[in-house]
Amino acid sequence: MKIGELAARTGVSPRLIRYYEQQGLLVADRAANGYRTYTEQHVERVDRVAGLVQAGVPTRLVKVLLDAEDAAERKDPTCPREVAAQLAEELVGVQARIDCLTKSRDTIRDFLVATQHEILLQDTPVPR
Amino acid sequence: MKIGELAARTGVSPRLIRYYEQQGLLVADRAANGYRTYTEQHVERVDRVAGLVQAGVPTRLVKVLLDAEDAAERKDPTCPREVAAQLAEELVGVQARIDCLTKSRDTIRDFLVATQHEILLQDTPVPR
DNA sequence: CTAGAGTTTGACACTGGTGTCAAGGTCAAG
DNA sequence: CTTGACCTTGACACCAGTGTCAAACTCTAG
Repeated sequence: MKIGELAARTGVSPRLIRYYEQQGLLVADRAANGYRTYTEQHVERVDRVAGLVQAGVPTRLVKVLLDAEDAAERKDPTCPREVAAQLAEELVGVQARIDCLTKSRDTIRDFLVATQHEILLQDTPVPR
Repeated sequence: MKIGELAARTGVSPRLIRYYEQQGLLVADRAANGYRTYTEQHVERVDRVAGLVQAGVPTRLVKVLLDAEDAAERKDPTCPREVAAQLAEELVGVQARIDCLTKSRDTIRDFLVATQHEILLQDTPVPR
């Protein structure tokens, strides 16, 4: 599939897809035209990247995270201690974000319930 | 307490504290000097704000979220339907971030375990 | 063959969150 | 009273993530 379709399916603009690639977060191969071509896998990847970026993870780290995921997938337990340490460190940052967001989520949810607007909640995955 | 101390206790630079105030995320009253003065409550508040911003929530929304929290705290169930709708919408964004971050967290954790670096995990709250 | 839609690269611009610096006020210690 | 640490505001600057636009190319449909 070409970049337009990928963009449509992920909701991420072509511009950004190219940007992510430029940052080394994505690898696309090229058709004879020079057009980038993508597979199904790329859809997931782009979603993932965009999600992380949206969640405040700088692209530089997104790369580290996803590289780790890839390595895990490939059953490639090659991991120099130094990289592991970096990951561990990033992990605490990620956890902190999760905690903070979770707290907000819960408060919002409680608040909506308290103000009798639970109806608006049907799309979020039930309190725990 | 003055801004310096607040900064020291939250790890957020004075510059940013002022910035947050300017964005309406914080309210500080002033001593006769003109110096901003803060209470214990502000420490928590600043932590919260910084956490959310770090987690990719734009200040404009942080305001909405925290205002809701405040309202909830004050047992002030005054909530025009429109605001509630906005909150509900923001809620799905927050949840999306949480999901994405959680997935990353888990993968990193699994990866570290798989590569025999569990030792580095002692500071994260145990895999569920 | 032509038109129109989609692609490529590259440039410019904007926004939001931050850092840093400058010029001047406040205050406590010596 | 002077000095040094801390505060005030305001400006300038930077980076990352995005949008948008332009010029040129490719392809498909008519």
